[in-house]
Amino acid sequence: MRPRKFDEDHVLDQALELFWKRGFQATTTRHLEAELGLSQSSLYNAFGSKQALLTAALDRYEARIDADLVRPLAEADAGLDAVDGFFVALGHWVTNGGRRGCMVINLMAEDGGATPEIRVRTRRYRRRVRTALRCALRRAAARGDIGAVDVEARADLLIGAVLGVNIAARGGASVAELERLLAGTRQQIARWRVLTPAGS
Amino acid sequence: MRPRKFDEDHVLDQALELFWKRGFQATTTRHLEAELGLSQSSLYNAFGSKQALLTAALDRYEARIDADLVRPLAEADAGLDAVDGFFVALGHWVTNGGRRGCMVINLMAEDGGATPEIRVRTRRYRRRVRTALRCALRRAAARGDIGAVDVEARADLLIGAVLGVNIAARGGASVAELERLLAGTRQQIARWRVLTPAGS
DNA sequence: CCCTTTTTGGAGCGGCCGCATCAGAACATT
DNA sequence: AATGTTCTGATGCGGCCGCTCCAAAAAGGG
Repeated sequence: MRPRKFDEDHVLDQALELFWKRGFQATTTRHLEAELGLSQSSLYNAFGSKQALLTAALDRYEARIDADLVRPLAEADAGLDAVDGFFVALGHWVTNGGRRGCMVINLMAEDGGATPEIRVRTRRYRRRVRTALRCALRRAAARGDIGAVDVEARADLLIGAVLGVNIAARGGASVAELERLLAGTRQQIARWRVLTPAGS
Repeated sequence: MRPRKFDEDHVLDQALELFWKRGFQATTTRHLEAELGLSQSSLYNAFGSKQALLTAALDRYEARIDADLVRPLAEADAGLDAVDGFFVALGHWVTNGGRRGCMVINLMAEDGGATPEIRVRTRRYRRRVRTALRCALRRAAARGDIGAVDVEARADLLIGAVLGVNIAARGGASVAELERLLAGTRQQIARWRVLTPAGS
């Protein structure tokens, strides 16, 4: 009968921000209290536990990632340019706002496969990204942008590169180092491109 | 005047094993006490702090890594085969004993760049591996195994792949997934090889 | 064998953690 | 305005953390 004084979605975004910056474990309920301007009882009343808060925040985060990074790869005309564009966009995600990498991948590293829910979620996430990349590579091959061989292996190479650049960001690598990692990947993508005879 | 009842090096290896499996933060001094069979006072008397214990253990670990993975790349005849061999050896490191990845990279992810000493150490580590890979690639190019272009970019691609496969291992990826990641990288390495005319 | 020096185990320190409890404030309803 | 319900803030709980302290044991050197 009494409405909440706060907006749940906004609080979730703020909580995610903290988890993202500090890491999940290192973020205490007191930190959340201070940053979100809510007492712990309000938090626990609304979300139940620190874990549940993370889960709810991650759902929103993944939706954002999906819209920004994965969906463009799944569009009907997404080919090699989309794959390259993915790594450009990933560069933005990884370097903006204090270089904290991708939250899901940070979490995978932090948790170390200890929490089943996290393990399942991160595996699903990797799979989704990999599938999207492979899908775009297949289209690129069908269209003749790249050779039709090694599409699977190339998708595996790329998902590894995604994990690598993220963890470098998380580990405090400089922007220059992150850009080198991304450039290395994009250079390889460019070299996959089949050179069509000039003027054809 | 009274000798230690334990062997320091052995204790360091055991401590590293625990830090590796559980993560540094998640390993408590009580865990160490139980696993190493030493009281906390002995540990603190011998090493000073949990951080210092980690540092000492890491020094030994890095020496092992260096001998097993990095040194072969630095040998005079190390070319593209050595680079490929590096990823084979990395596969062993990453999948053996419960798939816990590489300790230094796990630590980089766990710490998130928060501790200066860790940040410096992990950066130095990445740099060392990258330099060794680039060095071997240069030799491979000079020898004509691969094209002479993009050596830098290729080294960056590979160091990203190293980080990626490690963090996947740390995050609880299956052996099959880890092997796919490694195979994707090795496939790309193989494709760099310049095909010499048959029988030449 | 005694004395000195170092190591050892056990108990305990202050501090922080996630979370629960509960009286009272705040609001929609009547 | 009275009512009834939900939300809020303060306080505190048991538990674990890294680390310290100290008496007693262990092993040199003389």
